[in-house]
Amino acid sequence: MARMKDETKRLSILESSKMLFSQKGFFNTSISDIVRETGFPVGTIYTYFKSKDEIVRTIVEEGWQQWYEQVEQACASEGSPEAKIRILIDRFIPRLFDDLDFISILLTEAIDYTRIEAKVEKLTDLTFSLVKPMLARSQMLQDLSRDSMQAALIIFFLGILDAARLARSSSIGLKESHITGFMKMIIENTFGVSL
Amino acid sequence: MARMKDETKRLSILESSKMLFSQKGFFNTSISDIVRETGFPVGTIYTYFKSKDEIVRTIVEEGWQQWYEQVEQACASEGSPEAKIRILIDRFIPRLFDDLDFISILLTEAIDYTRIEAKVEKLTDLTFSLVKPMLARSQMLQDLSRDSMQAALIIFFLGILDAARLARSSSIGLKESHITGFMKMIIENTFGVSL
Amino acid sequence: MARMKDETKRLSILESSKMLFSQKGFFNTSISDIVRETGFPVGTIYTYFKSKDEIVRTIVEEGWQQWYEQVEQACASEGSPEAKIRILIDRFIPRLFDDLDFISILLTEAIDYTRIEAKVEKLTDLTFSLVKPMLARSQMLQDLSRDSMQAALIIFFLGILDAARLARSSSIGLKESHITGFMKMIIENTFGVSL
Amino acid sequence: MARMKDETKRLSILESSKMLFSQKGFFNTSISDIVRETGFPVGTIYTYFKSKDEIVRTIVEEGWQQWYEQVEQACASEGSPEAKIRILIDRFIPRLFDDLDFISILLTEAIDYTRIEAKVEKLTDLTFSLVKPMLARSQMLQDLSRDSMQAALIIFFLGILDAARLARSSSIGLKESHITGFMKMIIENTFGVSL
DNA sequence: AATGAATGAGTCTTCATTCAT
DNA sequence: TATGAATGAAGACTCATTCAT
Repeated sequence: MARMKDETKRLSILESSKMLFSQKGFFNTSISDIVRETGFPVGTIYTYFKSKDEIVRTIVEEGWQQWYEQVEQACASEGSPEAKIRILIDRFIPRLFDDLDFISILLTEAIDYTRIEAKVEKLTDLTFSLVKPMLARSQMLQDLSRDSMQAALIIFFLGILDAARLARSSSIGLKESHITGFMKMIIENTFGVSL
Repeated sequence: MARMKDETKRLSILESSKMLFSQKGFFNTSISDIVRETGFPVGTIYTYFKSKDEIVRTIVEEGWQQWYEQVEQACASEGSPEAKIRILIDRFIPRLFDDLDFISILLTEAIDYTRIEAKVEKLTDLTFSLVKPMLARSQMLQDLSRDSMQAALIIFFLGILDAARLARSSSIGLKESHITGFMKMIIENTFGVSL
Repeated sequence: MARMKDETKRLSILESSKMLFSQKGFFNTSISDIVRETGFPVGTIYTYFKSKDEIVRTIVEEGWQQWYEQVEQACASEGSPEAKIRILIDRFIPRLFDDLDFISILLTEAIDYTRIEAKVEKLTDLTFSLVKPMLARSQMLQDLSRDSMQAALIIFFLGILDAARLARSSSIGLKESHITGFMKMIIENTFGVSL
Repeated sequence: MARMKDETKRLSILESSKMLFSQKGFFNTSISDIVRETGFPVGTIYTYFKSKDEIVRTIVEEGWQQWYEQVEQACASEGSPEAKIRILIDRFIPRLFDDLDFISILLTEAIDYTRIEAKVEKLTDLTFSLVKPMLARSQMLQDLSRDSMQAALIIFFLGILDAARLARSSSIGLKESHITGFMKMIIENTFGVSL
């Protein structure tokens, strides 16, 4: 047998690329930057990925999948809607902050490779099913449509991602706790619940 | 006379570039694309702008300035905070939708040239001054800090921009009215006002 | 006004490329070989030709056109069919030998870019119209079809080209005069004429 | 047993390569194309052939040898020169058409690996010895030199190969029968024989 | 001022061959 | 012996910017 493909190498390429794409941008990162960063020869990059595009696409898809699957599991578990929402806010929003590289790539240059619509649709469905039981209690929101719900979700979700990105890259004194705090407040206020 | 002609050309370059950057992305648009689109010779592009970067920067700065100045004026005018907020939502958010090209550029590839932090800071100050009188009425929000306010603003502002971008580019059935409607609801709910 | 495209440069690129393609083959000639040979920078090659392919295609088309137009003129002039055929053999076959680079390219690697069928069709028409009056005299050939004529022509024409190529490149003692002499003999013999 | 299997693989590589070289050209066929086509791993290709070049060379040499040996045998057998020539035309020219892949490779890209001169020399000797007795009868051809004979042979032989190649690849309505028919006619006419 | 040819560093990617397993 | 990952020089081509005219 010849050598087998080495998952460690594959991940190393992915990790270095993610960092570079996020810091310098997809288009300002050259394959030779990745070569320099990983220490692998060019050819090796291309035995693991067909193209530069495929690298971003993989970063986005695998990053998303990891996050989303966990969210899904958490929502499938026992517990009141309130409890689940609390988990979402306290556990999964912070987790996004841990992978800002991923977010940067998701939102900016690679947006063409990102199929973000599909992701948003799935997230809408998940969230809507979660929020539905809570709507009954709120007279005002009783007939919140899926469309409005989606508008809300997109604004919050993408807003949070962008905010997280800004918080990192800029001198703005924006902290993670401000963001989760604000989200909690909005939800408590809107649904009349206490998280 | 010569002055007029110059300004026309300058705007023409800006307009074509904005369209191209927004549709194909900054890095996928070459100067020769701009040449083709405008019909001007390369040299001419460079007599009006020092570099490709300067073109984006100009698009962003001028686009922002136009929008922001009007917002500022509206807020400086007479009227209750509620009235002003209503104007913001009903007049200036929709205006953002009219210039999605500008937004796309602002948010994605050109983000390096965008100095978005400065813009957000100014917007925070403006909004905070606007909202302050309303906070007094809300027991819950009484001690909302500027930082939290900024977190909120960033999330909403960038979230709306991203949502607008998505609404345009994708098959998601997201409409302008969903977005403004949602914003109104949130604010009414949060501040206990009726817009 | 800026500089104008320089026909001298264009021809220089064409000439160098023809020599290189012919000697080393199309695929074994790199753009940087052409750069080295011409002394022009890469960029310059590409301001005159869109691609490497376009260079071969141009060599073949322009080379063919030059030769064919002259053949056509000669055949359009006054004179008996025999005289015209003599001219063809004595003047235009030798001329092919003068541009063996062109022939090598035509026949070998670039054959995909060559549209040789179209060329052969035109040549068949021309030759057939020329030979027709002579057919009447030959009982045997009286009903030579255009198809057979074309078979003959292709065999001779391509055969001669290949022979010329071999004559140059190899140690075979094959001389131009052998080829034209043989052609004359065949024709005299076949049509019962004296050239 | 092991030997059998080996030879099968070797021939399989040769067959696939011939097809690919002929269809896409030598330079446009990569070793990994051959890998894909044969289903063998790269390493295996290289245990049977030292290099890509050696594959073409082998295709050409073995293809030639097969054809030539049979020609030689046929010519060595009893019978009048006319009978032998008839056999050549009716049996061996058609056989060339059966292996157009081989011809394509022989004539075009692989010409560097082809040592075609040596082949032509041998063929000239064979043909000359065959034709010699027929020359005596023809006053005109009596002093046909070997050189002229070779010119003729090259023109016809390569011309036929090229014609065969064209007949296959193009929309030209050129048929095998046109080619053999034409050859017969030329020979009958030139040598005053009836085939 | 207007023009557009000139430039060359830099881009992504390929691929024949080797050699560790 | 069989395998296929590893390699890196070399490939074609791009493009922002300059500057001669």
